[in-house]
Amino acid sequence: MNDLPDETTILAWARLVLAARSVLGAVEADLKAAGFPPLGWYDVALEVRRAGRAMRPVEIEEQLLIPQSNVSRLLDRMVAAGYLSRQPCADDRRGFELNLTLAGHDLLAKMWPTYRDLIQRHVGGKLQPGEAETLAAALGRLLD
Amino acid sequence: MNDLPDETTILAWARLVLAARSVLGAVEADLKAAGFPPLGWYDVALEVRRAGRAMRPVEIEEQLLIPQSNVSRLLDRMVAAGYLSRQPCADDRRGFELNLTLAGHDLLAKMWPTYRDLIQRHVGGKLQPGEAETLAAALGRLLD
DNA sequence: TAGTTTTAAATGCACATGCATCTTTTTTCA
DNA sequence: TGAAAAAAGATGCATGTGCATTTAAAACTA
Repeated sequence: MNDLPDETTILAWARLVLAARSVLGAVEADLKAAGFPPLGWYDVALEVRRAGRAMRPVEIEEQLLIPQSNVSRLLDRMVAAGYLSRQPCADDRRGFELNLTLAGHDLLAKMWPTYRDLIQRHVGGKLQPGEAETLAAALGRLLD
Repeated sequence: MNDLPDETTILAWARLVLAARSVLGAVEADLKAAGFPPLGWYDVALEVRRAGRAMRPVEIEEQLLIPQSNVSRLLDRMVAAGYLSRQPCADDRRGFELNLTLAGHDLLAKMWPTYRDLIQRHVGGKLQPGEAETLAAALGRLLD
């Protein structure tokens, strides 16, 4: 239970940090240049749409691994911008229910074509055939 | 030049963002709990030690993919903490030369055993045999 | 060489984040 | 039930970040 990482593991870790920073930086910059809000907004909106029902802030927290206080204020901004509605939760008076507004659905629809191209440019296009598969598998393990 | 990412690529991208956030968050939290400075400090110190010579701030920028103004202030903090020295550059009067102090070398030495264990716990220990290799390879492509 | 352009680095300012704490409500369990 | 513990969310405060601008020096270029 206290063994040491081998050189390859250390390399993978170093590259994980750098690659995420690099690609995320590029995607965020390109999204902003195209006039869109930060990626985090898309992530939240997508999460809510995928759920297909009202979501609680605490669920956003867990799904996106964002600290609670950051979620709270990110939701503030998105509600203020009109992409989300936040209403008191019926069966739990501590909480709130989040729903996508029409503008929120629209944001997803408008951003996706650009975002999709950016994923291809900064990720897909750089990988060899089959590498996306092994990359996704390995990253999946890190999330368990 | 405008093809679309396949589902696997999109999954790899999503997991890249989440896995980096997850592992980085865990490592940073554990380092802090052990009384150490943020990982960025280690990265800078390691970069300078690896160079084996005085480094310029702009080199740190390029190697670590950190925005210029952030580098400037990160160096401020590390100099203030006594881990780095920053002195005017002889042959380029716009710039500065960075060197590790004794305390800086010491920081690397003191942090490494803990950091190394964290890499094993949060990365190495979660991967299947051989997976670190393919992970490092795929991430390397994203950095080109 | 003089004038323009590019580069290195710092900084002011607005905004985002991390952390601890607080309030309210729900859950647990004795 | 009733008290203690845990959970949801907001918020104050200090700190970090992003962005644009500024200063100074170096590199081009005509």
